[in-house]
This record gives sequence, C-alpha cells and structure tokens, in this order.
Amino acid sequence: MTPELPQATLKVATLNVNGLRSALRKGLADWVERTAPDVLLLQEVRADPMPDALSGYQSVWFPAQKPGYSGVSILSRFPLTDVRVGLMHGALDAEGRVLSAVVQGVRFASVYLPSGSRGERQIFKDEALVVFQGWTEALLAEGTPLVIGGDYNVAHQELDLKNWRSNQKNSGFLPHERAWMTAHLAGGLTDTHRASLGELPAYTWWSNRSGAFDNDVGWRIDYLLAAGIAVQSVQADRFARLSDHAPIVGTVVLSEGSGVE
Amino acid sequence: MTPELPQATLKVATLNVNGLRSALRKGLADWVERTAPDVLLLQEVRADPMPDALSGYQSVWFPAQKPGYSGVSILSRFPLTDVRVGLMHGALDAEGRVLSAVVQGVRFASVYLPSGSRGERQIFKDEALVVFQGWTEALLAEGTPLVIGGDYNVAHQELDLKNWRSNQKNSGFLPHERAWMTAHLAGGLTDTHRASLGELPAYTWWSNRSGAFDNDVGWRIDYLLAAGIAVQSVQADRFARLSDHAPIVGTVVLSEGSGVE
DNA sequence: CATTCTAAG
DNA sequence: CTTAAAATG
Repeated sequence: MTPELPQATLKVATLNVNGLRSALRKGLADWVERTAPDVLLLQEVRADPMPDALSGYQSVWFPAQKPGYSGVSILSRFPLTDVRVGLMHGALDAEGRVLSAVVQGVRFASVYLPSGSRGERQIFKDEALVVFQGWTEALLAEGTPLVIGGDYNVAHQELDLKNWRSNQKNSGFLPHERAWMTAHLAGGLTDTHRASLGELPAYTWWSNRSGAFDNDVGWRIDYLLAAGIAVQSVQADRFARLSDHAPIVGTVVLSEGSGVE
Repeated sequence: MTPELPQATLKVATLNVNGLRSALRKGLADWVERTAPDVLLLQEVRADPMPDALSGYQSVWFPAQKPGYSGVSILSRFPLTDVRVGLMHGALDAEGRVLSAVVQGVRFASVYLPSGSRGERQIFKDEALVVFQGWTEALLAEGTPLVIGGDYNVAHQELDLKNWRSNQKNSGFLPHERAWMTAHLAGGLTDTHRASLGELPAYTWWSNRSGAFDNDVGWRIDYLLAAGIAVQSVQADRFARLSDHAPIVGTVVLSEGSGVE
C-alpha cells in the first residue's frame, strides 16, 4: 500500500429518485454532501437534464422522450469519459433507461429496467431483460471493470422481499424474472450488496401505500453489481427517504487491480 | 314589524370555490359555521356532487360533464323547490354553469359565466353572455323575486378593478363585456354589492400569481344581483381566503314584500 | 400513495 | 400560481 496514491477507492451510490426535483425537495443535496459519493447513479429522474442540481459534480443525462417519465443520469466528481447512451434498441431507448460512462478506468452504468406492475407492460419488461442481458454480455466481453447501479424491478431470492409466497405471481418476483436475474449474475456480475449483507434481508423499495415502509414491507429490487473489480461495504441507506427507494452505497477498490471481494 | 314572523330575512352567500375540496381544506366548513348563510351559492365546484360536504344543508348540484371542471351548486337550510338545471343550451349546459331553485318564495341562481382569459374561449364567453341574458329576461318576466349570485368574469366599471387602463383590452374588462353588464342590470337587476358599497372599490378576485392579493391587485367579477326583493348589508369577505375569490354575503329581506333597498 | 404533466383558470 | 385529472409506477 502506498499512501501516495492519489485515490485508491471511489465511493459509488445508486438511487431511484422517483423524480429528481422531488428528491431534491426531500434533501438529496444534503444527503449527497453527507455521503459524498464520487459517482452517483440516478434512475427515474423524470425531468430534463439538470446539470446544476448538485454542485461539485459533472453529469451526463439520458432523459426519456416523454416529459416527466423515466430517465437516468450519472454524476461524478471525476471526469466522465466514453459515455454510451442507450442500448441501441429504439423502443427501450425512447424511455431513457441505460446510460454508462468511464470514471478512473471503471465503467459505471445507471440502469432503470421497466416495471411490469401495469400488466400490459410485462411483455415490454421481458423484452427489456433480454436486450439488456445482451448489452451486458457485450460489455463484459470488453474486459473493462464494470459497476452497474440501478433499479431492476426484479427481486432475486425469497429473502429479497417481505412476502415472497404471496408475490410469486406478481411482476417483480415471477419465476422467469428470478431465473433471468440468476443468469444475469452468472454472466460474471457480482451482487455486491448481497455479498456485503450475507443472509440478511435488506430492502431497497417500499410501496407508498399504507404503512409499507413503517412495517418494512419492502423489496430488494435495486442493485449494485460489479465485474472485474471489488465493491466493498455495500449498504442500503434505508432511512434516507429521498424517494420510495433507498440509495445503495459502496466503495469501489481501484488500487488492487481486479477481482471481486 | 311583528316579531312572531318565522324569519324575516335570509342570509345568502356566493363564492367561487375553485375546487370545493380545496376550499374545504382551507376551512370552508368553519367559515360557513361562523357566517351561517341560509343559502349558499357555489361556483367552480370542480367535483361530482358532495351532498354531505357541509352539514345542516340541503343541496342541489350541476356538475360539468368533464371531470374536475366548472360546476355549480346551491346549498340551503330551507327546502329547495322548483329546481332548474341549465339554460337549455347544449354547449353551455355541458359545463355546469347555471342552476337555480326557490327558497322561501325567492328564486336563487348560482351562475358561473365562462372565462375568456384563454383567448380562444372569448367567443364562447360572448355567446354565453347572450344566452344567459335571454335566460335572465325570461326569468324576470315570471315575476318571482330573484337573487343571482355568481362569478360573471366581467368587471363592470373602472372602479371594479385595480388597473382598469391597462386592462381595457383584456378579457373581463372589454368594452362589449362592460356594455353587456350594463344592459344586464338595466333589465331590472340591482347590483346589491355595489349598492351597499357606494363608490368604494371592493374586489372579489385576485390572481394567484405573485403578490396580487397582498397588493390588492384585484377585480370585482363576482356579483350578488337581485330583482323584486331587497338584499342589504352586502359585503365581500376579503380575508376568508377560501379560494382566489372572496365570498359575497348579504341579507335578503323577505318580510317587506317587494322592492330593492 | 406519490410524482409529473396537462388542461384550465 | 393553483386546481384537478391523467398516466405511470
């Protein structure tokens, strides 16, 4: 270890803001100042680009075509290079769902996969999973260290939601969605949040209805995944309450070469 | 004067609520309890009928066909009889703008004439003025004492708005609208609020923008008009703040026969 | 239940 | 600037 190295780690955070303006009203700027992520991956921005929303950050934005809908962005304290917008899939890219850029040699992706909770959108979600998996495989083949943060709208295992039995027929915990997630990870991505958690439950989303949050009736549908690089000390900040989702924060280890810890 | 008479007067109030649910949130029920009108004429209800919104009142409702838009109602502590819905004019009646009923031998009408502030609606407003004038003339010919309360979206004289010079080309103070109001009154209706005021200004509407209310940059576009009966002590309750309009309250004199005082 | 957008005033 | 609805999650 050479203490002279400029910075051996990058703090990364991912958050579905459910409206960036709403999250700002709820104190996102303060939370960012306290948490001080070097890279911040936002989903469901629901606004046109707001490059001055958080001072001290460069940013890239991928809004949906429809105003007020979907949209992702990446904010960084260090230069963002090799920005890639979308999946090269017309219908998905009209909705601003996948954006990536390289920071300090690591590619960071901000991903917002479709919800299927409005039944007629399940088919679109299923197609998105396939297209996104193809995109991911191509990226992994490039060999650049990769960190994906995002809202997948899929809970993986039984311990990833409060009531798994009653949700087996609900979008977000359908058997084929869970199998997709297993395959997605098998492609070489590590679920770093789960790795930090062990076997503990830790949800990242709670419905706004009734007392879902107070009763911790939640789902873990947001992820911080990594390939070719370690992300340590990954935690969901359950009490941030900046939206209906919790931010996930972790430490990307730059100096140790490759390998997931 | 015989003190044994059951009730020699009726307290009447008229108010554009700009959403009845909104006005209820802002304390309409308390205001009604304090003010205790016998008859309450509401405009811009913007809701389906809410017969239980104010306890102690019977009510009749004329909503627009389009949800959340326009709509008038009449609430009364005494029986409402001979209810008449609309003007028998398809386009106007689709918007729930004129409703009347008889209470204690007096016909009360709740009237919400169209706004022309969205320019393309001026022609519709102009037609409404003509149709409504015809309706009024027919009603006056019946000879029943008549009290009209409502939002006319027309300021009559120069003292009826703060900046009359700069508004001579704006809907609500156009020369032909003012002339219409003059003719409307000439048909036998008394502007009872103006009669109580003398030459004082007293506005009933302030834009929500900037500090229009704080600077009293208002318009008198709501009226309490009467024919064949006296309405006394008519005042706008400027500080009620139940909507962007002030309620107008007056006392209808039942026992003195006919005549406006 | 919460967000944003739209129509309307 | 404000309301209410619509679409969406």
